Amino acid sequence: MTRSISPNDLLIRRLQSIHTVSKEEIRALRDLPLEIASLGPGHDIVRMGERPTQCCVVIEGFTCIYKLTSDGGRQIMAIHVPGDIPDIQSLHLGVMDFGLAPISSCTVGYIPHEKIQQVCDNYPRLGVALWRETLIDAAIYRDWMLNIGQCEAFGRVAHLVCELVIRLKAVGLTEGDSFKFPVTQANLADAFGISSVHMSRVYGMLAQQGLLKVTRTHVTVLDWDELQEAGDFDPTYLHLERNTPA
Amino acid sequence: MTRSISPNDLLIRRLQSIHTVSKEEIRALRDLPLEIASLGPGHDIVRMGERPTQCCVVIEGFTCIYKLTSDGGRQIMAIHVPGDIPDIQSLHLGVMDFGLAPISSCTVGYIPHEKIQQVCDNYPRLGVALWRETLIDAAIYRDWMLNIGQCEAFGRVAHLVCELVIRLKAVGLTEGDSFKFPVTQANLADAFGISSVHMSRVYGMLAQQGLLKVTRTHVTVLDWDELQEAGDFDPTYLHLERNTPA
DNA sequence: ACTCGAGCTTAACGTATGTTGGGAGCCTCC
DNA sequence: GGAGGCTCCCAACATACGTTAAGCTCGAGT
Repeated sequence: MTRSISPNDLLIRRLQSIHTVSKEEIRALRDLPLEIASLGPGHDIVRMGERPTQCCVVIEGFTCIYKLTSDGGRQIMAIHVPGDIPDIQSLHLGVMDFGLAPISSCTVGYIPHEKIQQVCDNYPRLGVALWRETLIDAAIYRDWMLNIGQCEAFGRVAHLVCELVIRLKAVGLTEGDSFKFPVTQANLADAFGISSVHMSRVYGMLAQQGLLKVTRTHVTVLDWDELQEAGDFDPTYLHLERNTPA
Repeated sequence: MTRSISPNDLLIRRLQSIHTVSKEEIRALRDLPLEIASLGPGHDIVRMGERPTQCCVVIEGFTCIYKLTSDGGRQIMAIHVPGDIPDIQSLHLGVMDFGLAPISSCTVGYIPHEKIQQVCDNYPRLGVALWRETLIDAAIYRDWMLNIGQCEAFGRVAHLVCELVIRLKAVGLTEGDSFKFPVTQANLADAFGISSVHMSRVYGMLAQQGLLKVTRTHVTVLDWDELQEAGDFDPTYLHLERNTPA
């Protein structure tokens, strides 16, 4: 268990992992007011079509971005780890074109748009860091699309696990070769564009081939090299400035 | 045939379609130096892994963003129309995590990063417009992912045609219900994550059901309502400020 | 006008994945 | 400590799509 980290520290860690941040800028970030909230899955954070006036920072647990088709299909297009600002785009795109929801019980912090805007005005380099953050979100979308469009389900799952390991390491939230991941297979199926039945099949195959061990709450990587190979994984697209902190 | 439009005007039209642009800002955009180049398909504009020092504006024809899997699969994840800046992210993400290539013969204009940076510094609202542009790129990725992950090939194709019509209208490049689109089915197949054989099947179905007419060089929409229905299309995600100019 | 090649179409057959349905494990709340 | 409800798992069957391979069309070049 990681000892108590201030919510703002996670955000700072995240930005540090993709951009240089000065002492003064760190102070400005630490002063951002965060209104904390605890949420369970099934309770949307922001809904499609809304016009939010604040952004949300993930503090604990996992959230996701999703869209629905008119006939009930749901595609999850991004999974967020602590430190991420999932709806930072709302700063400059008025209307939400997607929904944001927890996929595990989680706590988030809200920051009013105006406060973020002030920080951008006073510290232009932080503005650039946030712009860069949105560009990396897009880079992750691109990779996810390659995954969904060109790879079989087996590889898609391997790929996501690789990505999560790297991103969690960047904010110091892995526990050796495993990490907490209390996400149901039905949710994951929606992320990979497959059925939950097939999701179960694939998890079974990954376990059988000794790449992964999965429980309801944790994922453990058993063979990192093989997993990367299977997932055709190359972390360039994450645009991290440096690697793991610990 | 549209009468000669200055290359910069297309860029201006595009930015106007997503953001308010003042007279003075228009002047600044018009003064941007564009180094024009003509390219045929198969000749990359920027390659994965490179660190460009300039951005490219599409002036005529179509370009695309793509990524490759290690076993030779290619996923096209975005198609650009005149006025777009396909690699604007390179302003703040040093390394390219994707390739950029023409998918028809086309002409593009290059602008050095430093010139764009100057414009952003001198006209902060233009900086915001460009940020917004990158956010809309991401919104398009999201929609494309929903499409690929949750819809059948038939709907995917219908959806893209709808999207292209709207985006081309926004820069004034449709001809009634049809538009020039000299893109091979093999390329389109890579965009939809299907085989070229299946691409042909789907085009056939769309024509047979009277939604679309396709030639090697042009696409004609025969039934806009049905096409939107089939493609589950809602243009919100394009975040256009107003609709068609003409 | 003929050739040639790239792109398109069609058919036959194989497979990854979807769907339905049933049953087993495991929390949670009386 | 049952009862009910989520999850997960498994089996049987259905299908959209991939693969291969063969013709066909059309436009470019001579």
